Amino acid sequence: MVSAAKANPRYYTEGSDLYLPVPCAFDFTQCLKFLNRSHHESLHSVADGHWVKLVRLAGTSVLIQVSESGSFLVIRPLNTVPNRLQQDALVDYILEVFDLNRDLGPFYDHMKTDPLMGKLCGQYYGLRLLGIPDLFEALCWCIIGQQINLTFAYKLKQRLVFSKGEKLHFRGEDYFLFPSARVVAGMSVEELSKWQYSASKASYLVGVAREISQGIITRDSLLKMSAEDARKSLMRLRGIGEWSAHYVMMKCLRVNTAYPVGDVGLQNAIKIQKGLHKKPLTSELLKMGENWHPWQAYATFYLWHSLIK
DNA sequence: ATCCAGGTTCGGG
DNA sequence: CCCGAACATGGA
Repeated sequence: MVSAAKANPRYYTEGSDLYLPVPCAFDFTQCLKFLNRSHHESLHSVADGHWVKLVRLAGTSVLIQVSESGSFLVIRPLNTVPNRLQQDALVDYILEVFDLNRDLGPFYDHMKTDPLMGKLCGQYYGLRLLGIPDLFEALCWCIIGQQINLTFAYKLKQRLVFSKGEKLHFRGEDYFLFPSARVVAGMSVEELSKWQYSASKASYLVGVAREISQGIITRDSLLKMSAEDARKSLMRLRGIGEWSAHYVMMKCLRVNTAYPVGDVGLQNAIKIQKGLHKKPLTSELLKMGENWHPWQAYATFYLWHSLIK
C-alpha cells in the first residue's frame, strides 16, 4: 500500500482504489441493508456486498463501487482514474454519506437504559445514519414522499431521474445523477403531472428548484445557522413543512437533534416495537424524543431501519 | 371496497 | 392558534 498523504493520512491508495479506515462501531452490512431497502431505487444499487453509485464531483461524474475489506472501506472508481483532488472529494463524500466522523459511543451509552432503543442499538450496532449530501435532492425526496407510500414515491423519483438526470452508460448499464435544480426549475407542472405527480407536488418541486438554482438557499448557508434558524429557513420554502424540515436536517445537515415527530413510519415503528395496538400519540412521541436528546435523529433512523422487511 | 401512505397548504371558526 | 378538507394514486 502506498500512502496517499504524507502525514496523518485519512486514506491510502492502491492503484486507483481508495482505502478508508472505518471507525469503531461501524457495520457496513447494516448500512447496505438500509441502502438496499427498495428495489425501485434509481440513484444507486447494492449487489454482492458492493454499493454502486454515480457521484458528481466538481466537473466530472465518477462511478464508484464501495465495499468493505478488513477494517477498510474500499472506494473503487470504475469509469475514470481520479486525480488527487477528486480522490479527496470522493473520500469526503463517503465520510459524509456514512457519517463516519461521528462517535457513536455516546449514543449507545445514552440508549442503554432506554427499553425501546436499547434493544435496537444491540440489533443494529454500527448502523450509520445514511445521508443525502445534496440539499436539492433531499428537499425533492421529501416533497415526493409526502403522503404517499414509499413504493410509489420511488416510482415518481425514478421517472424524474431517468428523464432529467445525467446518465452514464458503463459496461451495458445506465447510471444516473439526480437532476440539477436548474433543469427541474425549467420544467412545467404539466410535464410532472404526466408522471402522476399531483399538481401540488409538481409546483412545490419546481418552486424549490427555482430557489435552489438561484442560490437563495444553500447547504452551506444552512450549516452556518443554528438548527432552529435552519428549520425556519427550510420551512419558508413552499412545500416544506415541519416534517420535511426535520427530514432535511437529519439527512443533509446532520443535525443530531432533528426529529420528524409526525412521521408515519416513525409512529408505526414505535407501535410495532412496543406492541401497541394503536399508533402512539404526539405527546408520547415528544416525551420519547426528550429522553433521546440529543440523539433524536439517530433514534428515528434506527426505528426506520426496523421497518425494513 | 376501504384504508393507509416518510404531509402540506389553505380556508374557516 | 387549531381544525378539517383537499390533494391524487398505489398497494395491501
